[in-house]
Amino acid sequence: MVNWCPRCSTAVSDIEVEHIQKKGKLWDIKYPLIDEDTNKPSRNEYLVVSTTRPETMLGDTAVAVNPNDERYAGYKGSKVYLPLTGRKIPVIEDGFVDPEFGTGAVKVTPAHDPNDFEMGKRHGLEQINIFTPEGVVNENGLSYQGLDRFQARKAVLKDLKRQGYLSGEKDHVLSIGKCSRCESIVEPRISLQWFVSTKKLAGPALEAVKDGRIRFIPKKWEKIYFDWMENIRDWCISRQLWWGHRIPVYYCKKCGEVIVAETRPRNCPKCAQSSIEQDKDVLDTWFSSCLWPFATLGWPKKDDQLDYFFPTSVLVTAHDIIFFWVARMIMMSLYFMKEVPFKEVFINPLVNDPSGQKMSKSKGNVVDPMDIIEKQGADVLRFTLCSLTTPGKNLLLGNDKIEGSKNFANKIWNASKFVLSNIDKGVLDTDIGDLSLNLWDKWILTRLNMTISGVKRNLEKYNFSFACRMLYDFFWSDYCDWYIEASKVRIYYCRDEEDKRTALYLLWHILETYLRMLHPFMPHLTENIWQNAPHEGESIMVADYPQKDSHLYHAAQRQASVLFGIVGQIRKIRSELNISPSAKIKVNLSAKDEKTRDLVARNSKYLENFARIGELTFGEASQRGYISTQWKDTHIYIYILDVVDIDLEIKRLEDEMKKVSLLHEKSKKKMANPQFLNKAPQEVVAKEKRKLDEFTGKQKLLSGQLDRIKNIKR
RNA sequence: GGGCGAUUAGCUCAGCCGGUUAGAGCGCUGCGUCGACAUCGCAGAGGUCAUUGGUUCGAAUCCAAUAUCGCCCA
Repeated sequence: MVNWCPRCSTAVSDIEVEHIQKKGKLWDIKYPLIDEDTNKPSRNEYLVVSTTRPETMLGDTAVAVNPNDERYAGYKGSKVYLPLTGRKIPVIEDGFVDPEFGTGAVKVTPAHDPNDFEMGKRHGLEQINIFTPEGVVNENGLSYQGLDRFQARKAVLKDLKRQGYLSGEKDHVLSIGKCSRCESIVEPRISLQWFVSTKKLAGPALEAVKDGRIRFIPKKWEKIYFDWMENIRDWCISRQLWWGHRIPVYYCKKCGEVIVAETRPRNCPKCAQSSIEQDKDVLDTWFSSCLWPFATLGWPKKDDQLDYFFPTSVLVTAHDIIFFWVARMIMMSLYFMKEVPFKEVFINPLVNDPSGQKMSKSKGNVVDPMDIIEKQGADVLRFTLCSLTTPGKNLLLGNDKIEGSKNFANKIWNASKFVLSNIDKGVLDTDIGDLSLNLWDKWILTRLNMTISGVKRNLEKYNFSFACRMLYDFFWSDYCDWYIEASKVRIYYCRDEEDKRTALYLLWHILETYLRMLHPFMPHLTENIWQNAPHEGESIMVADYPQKDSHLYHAAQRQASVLFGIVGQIRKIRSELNISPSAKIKVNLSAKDEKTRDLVARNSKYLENFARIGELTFGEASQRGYISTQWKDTHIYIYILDVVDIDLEIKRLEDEMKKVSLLHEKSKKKMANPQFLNKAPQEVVAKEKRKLDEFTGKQKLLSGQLDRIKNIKR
C-alpha cells in the first residue's frame, strides 16, 4: 500500500505526505446483522460502525471489534449486511481496534486504509479497490461509478440517510495527509511499487553521526536525525511521472523474469527470449539526489574527480531537507562508497517572509532574491543573509535589515571615496616599518587585528552573524567614527608632513586589508573599490585573506579608551545642557596621574576636534563658572556660565546622582555580604570592590558639584 | 498522542559552559548640514530577560512545573 496522489497520478513516499489536523465529521452507520435462519438482514439487530470516510464502505469486506470489548462479545463469526451494496461481510475481532473510538466497531476497507490493509492481511480478507488512479469511483462502486471521492461521499451519505442506515453525525478532528507537491488529499492505494529496504542502510548512517564522523552544526539537529533514523520506514521510490531517471528494471514478456541491469539486456537470461520491456516508472528524484555526492563525479568509475571531491568537508543546507536529502546521502554514500559523504553538516536557518511565515508558492509570500538583487544589489542581499545567520531555526528577511546592509555598503563606499581621494601614489612609496606610528595608528592596527582574528574564529564556528557584526562594527565605529575623524586633524591641520603621510598610509592600509576581509561577504563592492585603490595582484578574489598580525598595542588600546571616555563625557554634557554643536566651549582637564596628563596634552588637537573645544587648558582651573565631571581619574571642567541654563545642569546632576546611588547601593550590599566575600572568586570580589570605590567617588563628586552650582544660582 | 524548540527594549533578534551598569539594528526623542557619507553625525529615552518555584553567596544564563506560540513525527 502506498500514498497515492490522485492529481499527480503517482505514488509518493511517506515523508512527502504532510499531515494536517482538520475539522471533519464522524458518521455512525448501521450495518444490520444477518439473521442466521433466514440469511437475510435483520430488521432490528445491527452493529453501528463509526467512520470518517463513509464512501469507502463500498469497498468494505469486514466489520471489526476489539476482542476485549464486552459490548461485542459473541459477534465474532456473525455476518452483517453492507448497506447500498447487497453484500454480506463478516464480523472479525482484532486487537488493533480502539474501543474508545466511536462506537468501538469499525468498518474494514483493506484496499483503502493502511491499518485496514494490515488487518485484512491478518484475517485473509478480500481487497476491493473502488477507485481509479484519479480518485474516481470505478466499476466496483456500483451505481456510484464515475463520481469522484468527494461527490461519492455526499451521494453515499444521502442514500444511507434516505434508507435509514445513518444513525449519527458529529464533529471530529482528524488528521489528513496532503501531497507535499500539490496539496491534494493523498489516497492510500494498493499498487505494485519498488521500495528501498532502509533498515540495513540506517544502521551505519546512524553510527556515523553518533561516533562523530559526521557533525551537525548546530548540534541540536542530530536529535532530529537520530529520531528519524531510528524509526525509519521502507522507502517507496517508484514514481509514475515523466521526469526522473527511468527505473533500471526489465521484464521478460515471455516468462516474466525480472532483470535489474545498467543497460537493456538483449535476451532474457532465463528463457533467452528477446521480448523485453523496461519498467515504465521513474525513480523518486530524491533517490537520484541522494546519489549526488558520488554519482556526479563519474561513479561507479573511480577517476580523479571522484577521488578528489569525495568525501567533501561540509554540506550547507536547511533543516527542512535533513530527511529528504542529508540523511539519504549519508546512507547511500556509506552503502556504495563505504565512506561518509561529508564531515560537517551546517544547517542554516530557513528564510521566512518578513512576518515569519514559511515561504510557499501557494501562499504567494515568496521573496524572490532576484528582486532584491535588482533593487538593492547582490552584496546587500548576501551581507543581509549572512548577518541573519544565527543558530536559530528561522530567519526573517525583512526590509529594514536589507536597508541596514544597504546603508552599510553606502558607508563603505563613501569612506573609501574619502580615503582614495586623499591619497596619492607617493604616499604609498614607503613601508609600514619606516613610519612612526602614533596612538591612533597603533590603536586602529590593534583593532584591525582583533577583528581579523574575531572574524576568523566566528567563521570557523559557522557563526556568520557574529562575523558580520564584527566587520560592521569595526568599519563603522572604529574606522569611520574614530580613525578617519582623527586622521582629518592630521591631514587638514597638521604641519607635520611625516605625520600626515603616516595617516594617509594607514588609512589606505587599513582599508585595503579590510576590503580583503570583507570580500567574501560583499564581493562586488569590495572588488570595485579595491581595483580603484593601490593594490597588488589581479583581483581581490584571489588576494590573500588577511592574517592576524601578532603585534598588538595594548597600551594604545588603554590610552585610546581614556580619550574616548573623556570625549564621551564632554559630548554627553554638551547634549544634556543643550549646548549648540557649533558652539566651541572652554574646557580644562586635570589628572592626578602624570601619564594621563601627558596623554591628554599630547592629544589636545584631537580632543578639541572630537568635542568641539575652542580653548583647552590643563592643570587646576579656577572653578568659577565651570562645572566638572570625571572620567576615570581625569577631572573635566567645562565652562558653562553664560552658555547654559543652570536649572538644566541641576537637573542633570540630580538625575546622575540617582543613577549612581542605585548602583552604589547594590554594590555596597554585595560587599557587605560575608557569604559573597568568602565564596566568590577573589577576582570577582576585587572587581566589585573597585566598582564600589568608583561609585563612592562619583557620589562625593556629584554632591560637591550640586552644592557649588546651587551657590552659583544664589 | 510522541518529540523538539522558542518566550529578552515598540519591532526583529544577539547574549545563555552562572558574577557586565543586559546589548545590536530598525523605530522613537532632542540637537545638528564641521571639506566621505542626511543612505549621515552627536546625544538620549526605552527592559522586574513569559510566570511560579528550586539550586547557588550570586540566575536572563542551571533545574522543575505552568502558560502561550512554533516546528517535526504519528
